[in-house]
Amino acid sequence: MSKESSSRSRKPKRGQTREALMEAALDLVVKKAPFSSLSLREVTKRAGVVPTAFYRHFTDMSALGLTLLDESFRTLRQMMRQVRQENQPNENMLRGSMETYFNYVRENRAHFLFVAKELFGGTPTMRNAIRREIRMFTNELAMDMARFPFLNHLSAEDLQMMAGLVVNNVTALTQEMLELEESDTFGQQEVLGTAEKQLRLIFLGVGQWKS
Amino acid sequence: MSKESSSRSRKPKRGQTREALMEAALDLVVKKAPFSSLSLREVTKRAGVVPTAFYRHFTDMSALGLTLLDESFRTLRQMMRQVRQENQPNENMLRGSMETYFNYVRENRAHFLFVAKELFGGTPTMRNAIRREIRMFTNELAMDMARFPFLNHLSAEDLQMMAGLVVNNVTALTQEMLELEESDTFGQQEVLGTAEKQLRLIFLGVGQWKS
DNA sequence: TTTTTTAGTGAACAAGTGTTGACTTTAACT
DNA sequence: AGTTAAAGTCAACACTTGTTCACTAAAAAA
Repeated sequence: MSKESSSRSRKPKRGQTREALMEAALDLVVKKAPFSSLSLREVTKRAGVVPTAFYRHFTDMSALGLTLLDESFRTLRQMMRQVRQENQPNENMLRGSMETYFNYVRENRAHFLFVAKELFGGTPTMRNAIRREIRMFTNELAMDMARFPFLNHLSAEDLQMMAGLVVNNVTALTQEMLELEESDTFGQQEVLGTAEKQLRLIFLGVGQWKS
Repeated sequence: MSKESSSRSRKPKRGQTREALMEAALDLVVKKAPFSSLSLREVTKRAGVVPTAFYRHFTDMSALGLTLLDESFRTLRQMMRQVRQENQPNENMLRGSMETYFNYVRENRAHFLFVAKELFGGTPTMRNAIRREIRMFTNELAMDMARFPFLNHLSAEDLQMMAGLVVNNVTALTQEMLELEESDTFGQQEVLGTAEKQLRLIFLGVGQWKS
């Protein structure tokens, strides 16, 4: 009973400093600069920790970055799995998928902003990791499409190219979404609307495609 | 005859330091970091000039950035005009347009890299300037499409949405292109090929579109 | 030719950067 | 309870950063 009080100059914070550092970095990315231009001291200051404490948890700023990237994509992957399970191929599949996806984007704004800014501004290592992840999504989408009865006559390359078209657009729309204010629900609805229309248009073209 | 020699500690460089600074910044963007994380001293060093000389030409690093942005888009705009003049609406219009466009991208790699990296990593001012420019392209494309006989039954919003689809994709493909090595002509051809196919697919969908 | 404007230099500043090393406190293990 | 390992602090380092000021060379204007 003598432990939980009387902490003055040294705070208890058990294993939570690591998380504090990650959250601080994410915060700074949201309201300031891309991760690549954050300084170690800046991050530790916001986390409420002395600069040298950083080294107890990460060797490097770039190590923090990769951890953040991992975190971002792990939750994103699990959401995508969910989207694919919940949406059987029917009429409002497109609308439903886009809705859950963009809801997820709104709820994880910080992570998406982080990824978007590093996609081009980051170090080569970072960029490659992100591109690899995106390529993976494209492949999975191509495989999903191959299972559709009215698409199984298409070649693997064509499917890949079509999946790429979809992913490129969703990526662009995500970025557009991220530029909007969090409170701008009207704009967000508008982006969602365009997203649905554009995907519908794409699949209209896919139906007409002759190899 | 006594002027052009005998310059020792002070170099002649008439009005060319300004250009040297811009070129230096562009160089550094290509082979190092996004513009936003370049330092004034770094740029002046590469330009072969002392740091304080910078202030004779720009008030700020961000002023340099905006100048660079202006330069990038001015030449891009004139190219787009050329593409539209040279390509009358016929069979190989898509192929032709994409070829000249991507040739231009290859020849102006530095400028495109600069823009791509600032599109998300830059300051709000920078980002807005770029997005405004892209929106302008989208509008012009929509107007071009409206002139096609088989498209004049479409609503303005639908045309806008279709143009957006095209622009989003070309942007994504441009970024993909920029990630390739300058020497990787095979990869470049491949991207060009996908670009053409994807646009063809889009226009296939456009033909089927019912408002 | 003399004068004035423009475009370069160099030294110095206050502030911020990553990283080190030697300590100290807390939590965990025996 | 005593020991050990993990996670925090503090002071100091060598460096880079943006910006100032006074000064000087060259080009342009008179």
